[in-house]
Amino acid sequence: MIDGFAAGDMRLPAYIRLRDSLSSRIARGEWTPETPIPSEGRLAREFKVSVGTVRKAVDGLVDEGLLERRQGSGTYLRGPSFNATLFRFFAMRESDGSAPSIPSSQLILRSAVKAPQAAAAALGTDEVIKIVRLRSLSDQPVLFEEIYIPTARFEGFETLPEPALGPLLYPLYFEHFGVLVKRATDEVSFGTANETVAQQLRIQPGDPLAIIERTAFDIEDTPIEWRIASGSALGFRYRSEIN
Amino acid sequence: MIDGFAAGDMRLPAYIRLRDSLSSRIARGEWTPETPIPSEGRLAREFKVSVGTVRKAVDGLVDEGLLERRQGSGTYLRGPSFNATLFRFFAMRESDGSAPSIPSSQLILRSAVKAPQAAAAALGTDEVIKIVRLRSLSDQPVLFEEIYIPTARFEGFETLPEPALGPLLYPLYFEHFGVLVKRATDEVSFGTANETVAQQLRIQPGDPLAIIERTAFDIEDTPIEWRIASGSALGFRYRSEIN
DNA sequence: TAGTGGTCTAGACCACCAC
DNA sequence: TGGTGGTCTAGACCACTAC
Repeated sequence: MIDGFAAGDMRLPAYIRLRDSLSSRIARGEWTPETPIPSEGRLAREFKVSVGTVRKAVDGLVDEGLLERRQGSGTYLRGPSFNATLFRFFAMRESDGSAPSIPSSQLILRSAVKAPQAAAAALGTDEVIKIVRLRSLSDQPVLFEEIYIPTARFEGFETLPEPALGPLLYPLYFEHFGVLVKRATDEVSFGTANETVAQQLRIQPGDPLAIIERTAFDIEDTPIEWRIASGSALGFRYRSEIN
Repeated sequence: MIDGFAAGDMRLPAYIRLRDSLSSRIARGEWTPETPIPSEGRLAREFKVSVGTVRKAVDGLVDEGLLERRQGSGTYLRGPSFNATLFRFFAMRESDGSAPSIPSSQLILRSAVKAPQAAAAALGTDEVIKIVRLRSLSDQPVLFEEIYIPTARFEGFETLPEPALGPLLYPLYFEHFGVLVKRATDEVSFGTANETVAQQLRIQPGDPLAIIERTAFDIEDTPIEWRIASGSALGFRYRSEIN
């Protein structure tokens, strides 16, 4: 009855069905990070399972980073959380500790286009919106980014007022389009600057470049963004944890 | 009584104390990956807690990747598990699909030395054993590695018979020294080849290099290895998951 | 068939938070 | 003070493995 719980494959354990059921309610945007989801006791009664089973279901979503427990208060949706800014991979040229290094973002282009091959392959469609921007640190250009998002999921993105496009896109995706980035994969490689990139980054064509290609996925593991970012290979440093 | 369980901070929940207690028994090398740890029922009786509490403690260690449950059989220690070879980030030159590309490892040096600054900083000591090796794919040198491990934790490493040093070091650390690598951090950067590296990799001095610096940690989060690996930046591709 | 982990229940009491 | 999540219990039955 309740939202796919009884509709799911009944051979699956109850806590799995409940977890998936909650997960799709989240994906559908039923809750916001401000209001708690129903309490464990309420869910237990609603789904006719014990509280322990609800806990196990919720535990799974907490582990995935989708939900957040607050003792005494409730369980809440976690907004776009992971620190995804590509910025931190490029050392600030001015590491003398003097300048506060204010990061900024300059929008160069935003329009509906046919996706290039790599973006189309990652996103599974070639109807995309392309965003090009230049990111700087205290007026020094550091990172040149091309971003592709599927038009179908971001209807009306091109006509968003420009000031709304801050440097952080993931919160914007969430608030305006209900798209929650849950995970991403990065691929770091090496290349050389072409005319365009060199001009933007104020380096010479042929200079060494660090390239990061990222595919971002939403809650349901659908790819929702592909981007390619380039910066000078000098001073580049990419950190990664392996478990 | 039992191994720090009752000795731990009694304000902590039982399942935390039990988890830490099991964790230190693992660190002490009490169990091997072949024999199961005591069953949940046995642990419950031994520690005078309910089975549910034991499950929660064990769950924590399973999540950390230390233990592995096998239904119907028991719960076992997981050996060094993560796919740690830096190899996979460098494209095989012969990607024509013909040659099976047999990886090999050539030991160049192994001796006790004073650690260079970066290694000493990561390991917290400068008494280390240095291992230098060249890794190849079908006789093409691909990766030049310098590895530093603290002498204190690897007593007698220098005198290990050379055939024992296979291409995979982490299983060796575990079997000969009881050191289990649980996690690691990688830092990717780009540079240019010096004379030595260029000669080993059969490239030109000044050619672009991809550099990976890795610090590996054991169960108790003590750094136990620092390594720096270099390969040609051409064809280099570092993949990483972000959650 | 005996023993193991996997699921699930129906409670209890506690710590914490908001009102 | 009432409701929330956090811990813990003492069982039950099931699925699976090893012998």
